[in-house]
Amino acid sequence: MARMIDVARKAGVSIATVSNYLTGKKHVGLEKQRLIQKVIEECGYEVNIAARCLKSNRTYNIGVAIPEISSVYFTQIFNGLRDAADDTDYTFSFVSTNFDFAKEKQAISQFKRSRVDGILLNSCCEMKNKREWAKKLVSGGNGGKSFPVLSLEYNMDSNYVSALYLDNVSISREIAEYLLEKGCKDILYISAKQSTIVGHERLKGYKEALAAAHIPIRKEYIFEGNLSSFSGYKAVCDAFERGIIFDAVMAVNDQSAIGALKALHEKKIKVPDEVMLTGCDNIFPGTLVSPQITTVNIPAYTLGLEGFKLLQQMIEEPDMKPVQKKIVHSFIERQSTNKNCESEWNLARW
Amino acid sequence: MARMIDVARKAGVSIATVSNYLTGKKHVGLEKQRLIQKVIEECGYEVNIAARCLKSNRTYNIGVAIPEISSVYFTQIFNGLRDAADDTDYTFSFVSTNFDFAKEKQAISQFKRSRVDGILLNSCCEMKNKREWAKKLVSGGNGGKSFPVLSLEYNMDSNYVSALYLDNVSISREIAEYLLEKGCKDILYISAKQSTIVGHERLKGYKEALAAAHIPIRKEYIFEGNLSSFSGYKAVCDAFERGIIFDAVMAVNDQSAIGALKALHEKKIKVPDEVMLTGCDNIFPGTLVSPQITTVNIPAYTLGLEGFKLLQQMIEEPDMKPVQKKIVHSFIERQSTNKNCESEWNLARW
DNA sequence: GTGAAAGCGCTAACAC
DNA sequence: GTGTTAGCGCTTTCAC
Repeated sequence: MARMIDVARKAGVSIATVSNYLTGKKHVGLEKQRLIQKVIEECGYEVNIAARCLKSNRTYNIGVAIPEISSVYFTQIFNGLRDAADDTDYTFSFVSTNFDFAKEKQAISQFKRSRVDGILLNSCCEMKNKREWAKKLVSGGNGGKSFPVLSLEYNMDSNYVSALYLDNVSISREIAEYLLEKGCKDILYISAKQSTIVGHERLKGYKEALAAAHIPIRKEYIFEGNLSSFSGYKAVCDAFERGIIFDAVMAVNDQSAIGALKALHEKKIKVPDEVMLTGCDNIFPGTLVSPQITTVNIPAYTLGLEGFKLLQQMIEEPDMKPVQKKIVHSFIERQSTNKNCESEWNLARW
Repeated sequence: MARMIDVARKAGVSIATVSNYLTGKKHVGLEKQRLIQKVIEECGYEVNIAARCLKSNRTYNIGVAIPEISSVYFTQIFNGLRDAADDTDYTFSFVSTNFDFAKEKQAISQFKRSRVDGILLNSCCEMKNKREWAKKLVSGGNGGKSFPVLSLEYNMDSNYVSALYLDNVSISREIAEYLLEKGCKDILYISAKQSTIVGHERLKGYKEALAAAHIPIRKEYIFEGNLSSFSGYKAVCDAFERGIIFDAVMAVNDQSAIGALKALHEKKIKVPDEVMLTGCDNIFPGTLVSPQITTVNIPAYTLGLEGFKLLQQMIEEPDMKPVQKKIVHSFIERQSTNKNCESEWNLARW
């Protein structure tokens, strides 16, 4: 592949002039500009980013590590990122950690090896390692400063890592309170892994709501799943096998809720008449099933959009202190808890 | 960030020894191995990929350009890629072209600038530019050889670009034939943009089936959409407004079919009793709606899995001639064309 | 406005 | 097994 020096020679100028033309850091005479551009197109020259990075310490590449790239939820984050970065030179590298902390560590180290300018991370690290991991994450920035890392969805450690976070405890509490108000007494809770941040926080909200209503928290009503639809399915089947009586299923996310719905269908349980069902995240498939699933909207698009903007700022102002910004959620009532809700399909973004 | 020479000095060895240890290309004494590893961990050293690439001309990074990263279809390709690359050192850079050829060109040029080792591409270039684009795609490989590019889903130009392709014409023809056998006479066809490869090929199959059955091809029964669910919705609404009578809707993909179904629901049309409906791709949401949508399974996971393997081979054997390999599809009958089909949700991979 | 040249951090060829 | 060193393709002083 043609090098800059080849272009320079063909155009009869110096390599510095070609570089100045390409980066736009110094002005180059108009005639030479035209000449250089012509030669570049002729020989299909593309600047070598590796060489550029070696000298300038910038890649304009951002690393994004998310548990499940293939989730519908990520889709929205992705769209936010894309829209935010549309007019910039930034590109993204995506890695799916698959809820595996070892993979997450690998991904971060890969990002640092590739010298990405910053990292967006939805960490799957365990509660107890949060602080230590946060400290490591920001090590190795340019000039001994902290490496720009932005945590999406929850706070890791406000001393080290900036975050765009959700109030997960409130999200869960509000859903549980809603179900209690609806008259439910025995709420089966389908949790994420409780050692993870999101699993811990959301379960906490459920417990808080029950406690406030003076309802005992019964271990057998809490099923630890893994956020997949299949784990939601298993949770309900399992409850039936154990002979547990429940009048509501509260799933940590819509995906589990959809799985739970399948199991309820198979058992010929009427939703919401006999059992109410709630999810969380407001992903599109939650409106495809019937009844449509009551949920909480997580502004994932905003998470992507604001996430990029904030990270970009962090990259460009290396002395910035870590910031924490809350993202607001909103409750969406649908047919799985209220028969009278109208059917709604939002096809707009799909 | 620490450099290799810092590690070398701290460990009291030469920089070459550290490099040899890291790349594993030469054997290093056991004691020194341990010592080097210790120092590396102490100072959080990560090899600089940019510097390595500059010297070795390899990044172990593969560029993937797909029209919609956020599609459910891509999810499966992604999983195939990830599984295939799991034991290798390769990483991926994903770009969504959004069915915009200008963005595709940008993405390819970005990949080449970043010196990816190879490219996986689901091109959205127009039929008429196929050949010219194919030629450009493979330019600029190492040592004047052709750049490793593998086209996913269709053939571009067998002289230049390798491909893992679907027999799109047959896919469409088989669906149309099935509907005709079912007794449908007036099939509304929801097409992709006809100037694109997939739009062209799939429409061709529909036309072939009608021609073989001596049914005239009526322009007003062909709606040009853009593969989105909303365009499927509009197609059906539009047909109603124009007063077109139809007994089947054949959508180019499941997403459009889901949109079409929404419109049919709103018009109180019974599916399949009054109108039959088919999609294509076998994406998960097609089983979430009711009735579940008859479709053709596109082995997208295989596309990813085999795609990576083939591309890796192309990268490692630069003298390989372009290869074309067909990927087989299969018909899946569901409730949207046959009332007697049982409901099936496959939650396994979600 | 333009050019010459140092050097970013690594790999690989070569010497020992 | 280990060390020395040239040089990958660019950016960026510094002269002119």
